[in-house]
Amino acid sequence: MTRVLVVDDEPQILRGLKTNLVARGYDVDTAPDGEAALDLAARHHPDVVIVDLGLPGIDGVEVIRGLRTWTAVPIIVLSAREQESEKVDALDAGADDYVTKPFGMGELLARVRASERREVSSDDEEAVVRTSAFTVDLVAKKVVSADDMAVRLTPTEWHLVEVLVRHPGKLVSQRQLLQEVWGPRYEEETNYLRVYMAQIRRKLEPEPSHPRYFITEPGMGYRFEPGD
Amino acid sequence: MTRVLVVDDEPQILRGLKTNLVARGYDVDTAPDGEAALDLAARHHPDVVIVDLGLPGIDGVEVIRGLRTWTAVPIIVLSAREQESEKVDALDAGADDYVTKPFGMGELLARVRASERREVSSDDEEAVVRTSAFTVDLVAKKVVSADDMAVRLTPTEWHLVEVLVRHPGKLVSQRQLLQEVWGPRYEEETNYLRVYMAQIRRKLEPEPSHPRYFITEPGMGYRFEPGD
DNA sequence: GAGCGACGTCAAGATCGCGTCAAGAAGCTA
DNA sequence: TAGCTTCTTGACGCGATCTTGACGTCGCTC
Repeated sequence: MTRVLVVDDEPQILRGLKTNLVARGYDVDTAPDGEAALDLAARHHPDVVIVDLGLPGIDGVEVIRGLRTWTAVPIIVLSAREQESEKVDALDAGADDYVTKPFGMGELLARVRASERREVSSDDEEAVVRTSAFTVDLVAKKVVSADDMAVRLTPTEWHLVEVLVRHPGKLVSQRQLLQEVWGPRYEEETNYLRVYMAQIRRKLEPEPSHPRYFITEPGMGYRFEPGD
Repeated sequence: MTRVLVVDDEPQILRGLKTNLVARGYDVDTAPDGEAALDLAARHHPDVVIVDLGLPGIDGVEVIRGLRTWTAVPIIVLSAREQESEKVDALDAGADDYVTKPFGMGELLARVRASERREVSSDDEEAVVRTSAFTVDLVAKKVVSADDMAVRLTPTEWHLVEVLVRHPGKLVSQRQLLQEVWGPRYEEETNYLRVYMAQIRRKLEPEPSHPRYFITEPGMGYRFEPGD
């Protein structure tokens, strides 16, 4: 059974989420603050963590950092409008996705399911990611289009694709992408991302002007959507 | 049963790994520091060793060196982001693989399985690779052209061909090629690769100026494409 | 509806990496 | 030691790639 840890300081939300998740067959832990969350996570090893950013005591971003020192468990962030800027920090700290309050339960559940899928897929050793338009082989460092033609990517293009594809469904922040591909001193050069994402889309997307696999999340970053 | 030795100074991680590995049917030893690790390894002869780089006392790289003086057991390294440079040292010391923290349990388990497989399958060798233009016999260390003429390769040329052909379809980085053929101190001498790849192509490619089997991936490395 | 921020697009110049050639050094064999 | 092969090293030109700045578009806010 999938175990979910929910961290929020508002009892109503905590209760509401727990009810809904249990109804869908999830095993649910709840924690009202960061300390309890880290403790529960260490003892129970949840499969997904949902954490609110505005917590008393240790704040949500710190919770994420704490978890990321030892686990890659999927983390979904809940954030209120006022915490816009913190969302990026949360992603940089290692969160996988975010949902803005007020949110629909359907949306949240969809994100949870997406996280679960991601977790299992990290298990397949072939390291081949398939979509209906192209196939990425992370070991051979090769991309093949649907009609079996090899696609040539430049080193920088490949590096960017690699980072995104290694975290399917996960929202990767601009800062993280820039840091991983160009290095720490290029964190402000969001221009690069725009230029290269355009090139990647031209080479891989069926309709480059209406991306289906390499999605922009304005103000936050980019996301690779594996589709089916 | 496969016996795994896990070395890490963080009790949480140690506990987490042990739980997961035992659940998959592994026999698990744990050690909180390098001394205990070397001692346990000597007494229990594990089939796989997982070792964290940041250890109190004897550090992870030293543990690897210590093990490698008497055993070829597969060693998987755990390293935190900050220890990037140490990863290279660890590999040079004789580690087989590494995983960066934070890691997913699925990924680690995959690596463990991969180590086991490598261990058993390393002796059965196919050893003959055929293309429509030439045949490479890895055991006899000979290359024969399509018209049954033996092709003379110099020792260095052969070594390069061997490394590429052992990883059919895979991109082999310039650094890896230089390291395997010329040694660790030559990792910057990309000149050598250009000169020798040209010679190899002159001897093996039907059209040396339009390579079909030994493909350049600019900025990244070279790839042997077996074709059909 | 005007202003603003963020993104996509384009093009041009600078830079990088590759293939090629050749010459000298080093190593091997007779 | 002579004669050969192999390896190392540097230089050059060309094409691919990266960087950079400018501009148009879209969506949001006031």
